[in-house]
This record gives sequence, structure tokens and C-alpha cells, in this order.
Amino acid sequence: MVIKTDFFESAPTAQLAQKLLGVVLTVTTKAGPLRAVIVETEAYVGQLDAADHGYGGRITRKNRALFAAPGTVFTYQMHRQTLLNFVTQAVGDPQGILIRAVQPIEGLSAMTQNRPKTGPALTNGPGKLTQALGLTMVLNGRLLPETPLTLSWDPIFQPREVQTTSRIGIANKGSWTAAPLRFLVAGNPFVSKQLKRDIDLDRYGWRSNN
DNA sequence: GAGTAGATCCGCT
DNA sequence: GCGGATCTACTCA
Repeated sequence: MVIKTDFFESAPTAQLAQKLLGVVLTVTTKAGPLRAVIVETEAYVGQLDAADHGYGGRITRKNRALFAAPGTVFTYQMHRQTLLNFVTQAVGDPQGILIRAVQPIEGLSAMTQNRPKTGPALTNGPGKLTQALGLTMVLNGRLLPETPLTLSWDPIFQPREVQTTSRIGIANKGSWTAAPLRFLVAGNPFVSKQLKRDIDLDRYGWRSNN
């Protein structure tokens, strides 16, 4: 079932970020579809959140898309990487969800061409997955249905356990530094900064084998 | 396997 | 000028 844009205002952002775990992201390309399951997300919860790009309600050219309608794609560049976010909540409320890691399902050879790495290193980080999927800044500010991206639920992928931690790379932001707003599929090898001993090689953290 | 330094560039102050 | 929602290579074990 394809996720529509009203999903992105149907619950608080932290809940939506959890619901995206196990959701399949499809990128339609000339060479065919690239498909990957979302295994790690982070929630950014608005102008009070010191780690949010819309902190304080200040709108700039860079963060403008974050203030747009729910279901808008927000991309921005960081150290030469492109990071992918989906905007949540009403227009003017700068909340969003960062996609931090995905597990490839289909189009592996095309992904490897985009990013010549094997195993988890292909997509186990926010900058890595945009490279592998060929996502760039042209997506910024576009509504999901206007982009080559599709999000859909697949009953095959249900996390056995969702783990909650503080967000990565957020330092010196007071209580927001430790806020439990990062969500991941426990044991999935594509989760970023995953320790080898925590990996569930049997089921990749899903409820059943695929 | 785990931890750390350096690269590198755009947008904002 | 400065610093960031990162990545990679290099170290030590």
C-alpha cells in the first residue's frame, strides 16, 4: 500500500519516524526501480528543537522546504553529502524525519554503480544511501508524488524490535542532545554505527525470514 | 573490531 | 570566517 502525504500529519513526528521502519522506499530510474527498506530514522520536532534546522522559526534559503507542506522532500548538503528528509506536520511547522539507513532489496547492481561498496557499507548511513540511490538536491522542496520516490508498506518487513536512542551527531544542544528521537530496527546490519556483535545475521532484525 | 583525525564546501553571520 | 543531522582512511589491538 502506497503511503500518501496525509500520513505525514497523522501523528506526532516521533511516532511517524517509528512507523517508517520497515517501509519500502522505491526510486524509479531509467534503468528500472531501486528498492530498499528503511531501517533507521531520526525525528526533528520543530522550532523548539535545538537540533532542528528550523530551530527558532528562522527561515532561510537552505531550510525553507522544512516549513512546507507535510510530505515534502527536504534535502540538504553536509560535507559534500546529500541527506534525505521527509517533512511532517502543517505548513509553517518545521518538523521532519531524517532517513539514516536502508537495506537494499532490488537494483543492487545499479546501486553499486552509484556507490562502489559492498555489504552494509553501501547504504548504512544518511549520506551513503543517497549516493547509492542516486538522490540529489533536485528533490528539495518537491512534494513526494512529484518525485521519482514512492513509499509503501510491505507486510514482509516488520521489525522484531524497535530500538530508541539519542540522535547521532547532535552535540551541545542541551536536553535535545540526549532526546530519544532516533529509531532503528534492532540487529539489522545496515543500521549506521552498528556493532558487529549486535547484528542478527539470521533474520536481520525482521519478524520472519524473507 | 574500535576509535580518531582530516577532508572539504556551502550557506549563514 | 566558521561550523555542520558525514565519510574515509588510518591507527592500534
